[in-house]
Amino acid sequence: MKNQELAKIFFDIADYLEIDGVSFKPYAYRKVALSLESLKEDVFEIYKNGGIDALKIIPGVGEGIAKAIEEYLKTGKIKHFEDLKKKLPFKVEELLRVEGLGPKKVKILYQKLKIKNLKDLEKAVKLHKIAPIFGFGEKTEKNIIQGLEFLKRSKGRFLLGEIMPTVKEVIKRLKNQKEIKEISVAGSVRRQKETIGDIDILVVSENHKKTADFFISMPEVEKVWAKGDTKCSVRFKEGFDIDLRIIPPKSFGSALQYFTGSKEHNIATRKIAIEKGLKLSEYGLFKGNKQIAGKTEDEVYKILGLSYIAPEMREDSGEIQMAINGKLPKLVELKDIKGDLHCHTTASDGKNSIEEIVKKAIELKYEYVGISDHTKSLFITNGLNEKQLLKQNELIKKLNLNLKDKNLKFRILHGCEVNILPDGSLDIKDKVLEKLDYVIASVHSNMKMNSKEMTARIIKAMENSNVDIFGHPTGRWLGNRDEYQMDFDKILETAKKTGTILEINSSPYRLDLNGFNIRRAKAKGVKMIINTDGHQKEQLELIEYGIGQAHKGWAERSDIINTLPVEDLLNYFK
DNA sequence: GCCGTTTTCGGCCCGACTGTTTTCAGTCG
Repeated sequence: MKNQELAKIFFDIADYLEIDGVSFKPYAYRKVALSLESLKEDVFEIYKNGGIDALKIIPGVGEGIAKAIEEYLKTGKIKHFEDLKKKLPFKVEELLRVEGLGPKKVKILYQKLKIKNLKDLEKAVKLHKIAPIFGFGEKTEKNIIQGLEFLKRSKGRFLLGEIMPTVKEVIKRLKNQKEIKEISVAGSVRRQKETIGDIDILVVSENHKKTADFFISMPEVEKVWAKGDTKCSVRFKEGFDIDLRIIPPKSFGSALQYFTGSKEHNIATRKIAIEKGLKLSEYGLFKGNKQIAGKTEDEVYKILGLSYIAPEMREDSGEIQMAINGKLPKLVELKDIKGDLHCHTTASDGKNSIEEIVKKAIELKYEYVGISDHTKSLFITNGLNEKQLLKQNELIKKLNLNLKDKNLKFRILHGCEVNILPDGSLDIKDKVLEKLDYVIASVHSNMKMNSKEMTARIIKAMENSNVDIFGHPTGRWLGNRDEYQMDFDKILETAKKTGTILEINSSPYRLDLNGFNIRRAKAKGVKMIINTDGHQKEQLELIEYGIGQAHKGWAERSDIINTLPVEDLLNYFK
């Protein structure tokens, strides 16, 4: 799809224009870039079917941008963009990633020192050339050095799953401070974005100074960026920044709404406020000088005429209109999940026995758990062959009888995670797969096939009547491997036709399907299942990340089949 | 450059903190 390419170009144009001192146009270009990023239809198809006029239906696209899109689709280039690059021949996006550098400073650095990219910038700071520039100074230079180090170390963003344990720990510590009366995480963490730039924590405190001192004195703090009465910002040794905001109680809801974002969602909600003759800021919702809401998020949304919008949905991608109409989906919740069907044991590459997994699942108040070890062609994981699978089947039958004897209403289901071979066949014989309660089929090899071959491979596997679930469907590994080349729309059509369930894999490195693809699947009426792919019993708790993606994808209970009681679930399988 | 229940022009979210140009521009969220 050309959508992402165009979005990137429009983001770049916005940056260039900003540096060039053009006002308001950057706003328009960013808006259209965001709109393209989340557009489900292929912009090329839209143009092919309806020309310029059809393009203008895309939010944020007017006459000028429609023509630019046409130009790009026809020639692969946009002259306006090429001209800007010639006029300002430096890597804007790269330089703007350095904390403390904005469009104005980047431009000055180019004009004074011919700095075009991060390498030039690094050279300049080593030679101490930044500080003497008019408007810069020692501290600015030092901040640039640290900004560069940060980029190198972290590439700027962290996985949600990597930082979540720290977030929970910091919140726990703050909660133990008796002057702190309310606390919540905000920002992209609260929205369950798959990667996180920094962490925002909001508190209500009866003693601002004490809270700020406690926060900046935590042992993990490596650098204090800012310390004020209402805001502190620190860098943790692990490499990410945490911001603390101290909020008056009457503004906690509006501040939480504001700092949760997304930026686009906030702009939209503030505009609604303006239309109603009100003003929305982090301090509250105001009519003239009088605050009329702000203590809770609920009341802010209510007075704006919106039903409460779950943080994960706040991306200005349709949720606001639905909230106005009272048509928001009733999202699936953690408590709806009745079991996890993707668990590995010591039989293949897991760390725990079936019994240990079962104990953990019972602790999580599940009604069932599914054992799904790897199969034979994945040697590295000690995958099971037909004979071993049948033996495991006997064992699980016995364990289920034991549970019954103990009067426990818990059921162990037996499945496997069978490999989809390059030709679309499976590495376990059908007559063995038939004996299992369910089968997950996944791609674990030859991941670089071209789109046509990969699509055919996966479709063939889904058409196998023993395959119930397609595991980690896009195959991505965050920060490491992109999605497979494939025609996902065709995959969805086949899933719908064959009744194959798509997995929402909760592993923080996968989050696959992600929110965006979950919305696509839901739109096509494809059912999904939230699993953990746990390789040790503690990992069954990772289900919360799958729930987060399900929320981002607007999934309801009826979209997710492991909310069903065990008999209904088994009926669902092919 | 886009957009419209103040619609074809005029507005486009709003405030805190920092560093430096010492009164405010730049950056960030």
